[in-house]
Amino acid sequence: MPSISSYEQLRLENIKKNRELLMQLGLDKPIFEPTEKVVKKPTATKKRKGPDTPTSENAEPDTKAQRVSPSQSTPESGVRRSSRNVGKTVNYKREIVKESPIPVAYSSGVKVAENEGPMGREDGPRRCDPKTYGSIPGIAVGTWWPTRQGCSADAIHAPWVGGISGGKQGAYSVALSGGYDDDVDLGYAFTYTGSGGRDLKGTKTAPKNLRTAPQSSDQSFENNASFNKMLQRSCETKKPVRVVRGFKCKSEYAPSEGYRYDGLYRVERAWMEKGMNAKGYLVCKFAFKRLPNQPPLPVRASLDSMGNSARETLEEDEENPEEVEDEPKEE
DNA sequence: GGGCCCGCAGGG
DNA sequence: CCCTGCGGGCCC
Repeated sequence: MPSISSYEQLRLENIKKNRELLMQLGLDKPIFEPTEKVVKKPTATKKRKGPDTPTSENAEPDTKAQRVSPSQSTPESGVRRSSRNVGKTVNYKREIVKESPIPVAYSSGVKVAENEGPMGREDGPRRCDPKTYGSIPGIAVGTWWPTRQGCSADAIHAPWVGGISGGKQGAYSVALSGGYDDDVDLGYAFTYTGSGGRDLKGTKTAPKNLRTAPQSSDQSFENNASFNKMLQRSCETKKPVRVVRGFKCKSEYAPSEGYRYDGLYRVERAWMEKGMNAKGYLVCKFAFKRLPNQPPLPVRASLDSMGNSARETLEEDEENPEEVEDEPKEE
């Protein structure tokens, strides 16, 4: 058999290019190399900058009601879990980042102080309008939901299925669910693939009843309900975009279960490239960068079987005071 | 595990 | 109304 498939080859090429672009965009975080051995530097395990004041509200005009009442987050046995996760064994000890106030995930039946954090509702009426730019009052960065329905109920990301939600001035929110193999997630920056170019087939009796399908044509910034155009607009308007990471996202920044609100990002670039599909159809790509003055991202221990903890020198505080980055005022 | 069906929210 | 869409459950 060939030493490396063409698919894998393209994937590596795309990943390399995407990562280089992210670096050009000023990413100053350690880079996770999934395909190469992690060179462990003699890490100074000591943490500089101990007290990290958690009062960094994320550049939000209205900071009251930021607290999520913890009394609601004691579900114990009352929380329904999707059957997919039943019986799944997850070692949460490996995922906990002590420095982070954000939970990486909850576990069914396992809920300890270390991974406890804000938890959203699973359903119910909306209290806020998801069609807004920027943060949602009362929903802290790091809030976690078992399913996408909860993200929608709490107005963080409205669609139950779609990855992009937006309006005339750009996207309100996106969901990272690992649907594209060549997306690069560096935590504080990532590349994202647009939607469209899929032929939503179905069965003969129920045509178009599928929600996803393989790529069958080029994506574009114009067609496809203009989801991609929304993100292109975000790149122009620089409106903040809410980002949700899902468990399917193959990233050390993704929760192992459910979906987590990871705060506000900004679209820095929009371009097209050959995507990860057999025919080499073009896809729309976007580079996101996280806005400063937000709680640090949780990082789970490296998932590779070699046991490389690829992440030692994480916490060096970034947030250079330049660019105070208030979200552009809502017009 | 994979296939299929399903409801839903949103934008035009 | 029409269409889409990085879900989720159920059945096999």
